[in-house]
Amino acid sequence: MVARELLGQRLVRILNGQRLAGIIVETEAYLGVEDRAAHSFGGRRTARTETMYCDGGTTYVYLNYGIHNLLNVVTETVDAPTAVLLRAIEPVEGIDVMYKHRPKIRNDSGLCSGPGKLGAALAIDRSHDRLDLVTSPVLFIERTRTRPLAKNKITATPRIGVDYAGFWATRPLRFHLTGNKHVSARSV
DNA sequence: CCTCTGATCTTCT
DNA sequence: GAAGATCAGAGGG
Repeated sequence: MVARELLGQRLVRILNGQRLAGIIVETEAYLGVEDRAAHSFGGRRTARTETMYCDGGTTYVYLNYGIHNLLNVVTETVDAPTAVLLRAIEPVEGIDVMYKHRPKIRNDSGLCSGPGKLGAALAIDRSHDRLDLVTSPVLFIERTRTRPLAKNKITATPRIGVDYAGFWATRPLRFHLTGNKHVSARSV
């Protein structure tokens, strides 16, 4: 599953010619039309969710709670609306700029440890919706490995903030690097 | 440590 | 008109 493959890879944002980058440490999978927690549940196809029906490697950015821009990666093929939400990264490049985007934060572990935080730190907004991560000059992912991670390096738990989704809220579709200090607060 | 709440606005009913 | 893939601060233990 792509949500696992993305862990440990490097997310790169180019802003004013400078690299802002971090290692992906936490993701959540949203599984298409069956998944009650996904925007595409039931085959819903609207102006917003249309992006989820794009080809794999496309970004899906939407505004959450009127405040936060959340970054997803579409993971399958055209018309298969599955995506992975990037929930946290461990900052490694351009950290000083990230702090400017998050003026109230004092330590690295609070910079990008949540989907809304990550969006703010990297200055991602809806202008970054529906970008091709393979060709985009401003947002892309660099491979840090090609082998799958060992199973004990990854912890899987239920997703966060989807209690309304019943059975789907109980499924272990949230993944993070075991023991990493930069995952979002509610971790196991 | 924990729980509660306001902020803020797009999207869909 | 209501809900929402969240965050940070306040208040209590």
